[in-house]
Amino acid sequence: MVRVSTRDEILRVAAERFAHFGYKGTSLQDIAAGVGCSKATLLYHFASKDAILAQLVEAAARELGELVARLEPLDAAAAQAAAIDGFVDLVLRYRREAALIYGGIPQFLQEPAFADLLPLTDALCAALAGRSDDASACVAAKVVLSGIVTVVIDEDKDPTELRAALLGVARRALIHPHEKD
Amino acid sequence: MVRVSTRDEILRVAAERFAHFGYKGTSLQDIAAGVGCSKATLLYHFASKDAILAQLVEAAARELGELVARLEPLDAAAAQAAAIDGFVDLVLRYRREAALIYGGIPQFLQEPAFADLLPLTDALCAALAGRSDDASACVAAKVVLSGIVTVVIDEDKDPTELRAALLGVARRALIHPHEKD
DNA sequence: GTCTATAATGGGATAGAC
DNA sequence: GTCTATCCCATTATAGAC
Repeated sequence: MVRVSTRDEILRVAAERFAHFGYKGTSLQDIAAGVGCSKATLLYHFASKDAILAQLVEAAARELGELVARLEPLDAAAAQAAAIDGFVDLVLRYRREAALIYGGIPQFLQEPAFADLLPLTDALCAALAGRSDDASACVAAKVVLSGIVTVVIDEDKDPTELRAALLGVARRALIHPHEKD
Repeated sequence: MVRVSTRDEILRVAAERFAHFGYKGTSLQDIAAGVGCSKATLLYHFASKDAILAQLVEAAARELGELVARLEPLDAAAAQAAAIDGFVDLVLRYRREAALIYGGIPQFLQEPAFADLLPLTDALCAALAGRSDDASACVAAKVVLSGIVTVVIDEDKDPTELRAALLGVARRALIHPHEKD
């Protein structure tokens, strides 16, 4: 893990910068400076700036799709519990990439390359809401979803402790025994 | 409210675009097109693009400061309850502006003009966490804070219903009778 | 107050040497 | 694979007419 290829370095630096400053807020200059190479080298390894973003999102998006597929056959309560666990796990493994898929950066979700992500995040949100069409449950699911994604970018706590904290807040926010007052 | 000045129109359109596409993702062209004027007109009313942003943030930031000041003399439990109510109220009145202050757009918080905002969001976060230095409580507060700010941008529900939903999820996530397992 | 025209800068991307 | 040099375009901002 110590010796990595230039290509991997580019992805690492780009993920970090994109998560912190946004896609538009990060220039190829910035990434190249972080990597220690020229802009031209970036564009030797990737066809375009968009291609770097697409590469970053790809693996995370695929796993999100797998998670959503796993939830489908479950009943509402089981799907909700599995969605919380699976989502927290996924976000912790793709901290910076997660922010690009769903992290207060709604603009990218409207671009064609990300069109297939919208149904996935919607499905995850529905599962987190316990498949309820209650407006309050949907809002809570969205708060948890976007909140967790945003928080993990900068949080550098011990992963085990962080996971426990995220699972705790998600469960408290989403699973409530009495329907509501 | 129907007939507004060009200046107010600029602020309205800019807030909308900034919230949706980010500061860097919004050009003066975009704003001018939305307003129905030229770029030069924008820069007649405001000294720069930054000045538009600063104007948008100003009122919301001032009220955030007032909220934090009101929390200070309270004990932990009362401050937490007041922070939840005050924060939800504030965010609902400054939906789009809130995203600029604290909405997955951490880059602006590092700019000089926003330096005084960091202590305020930190203080609010501490109050939401019940002034506990428990890592889990701090994480929960951050999740609720960033989650709510992100969600209200696009949510066009009935404000009363939305407020109830936000208060509900915030209280469940943050106020838990038994410390934790 | 609003416009057109025009700097001046920085962005993404390409060409070609090494 | 990596670089320097360059191109083209979008962007912010200014100048000056109306």
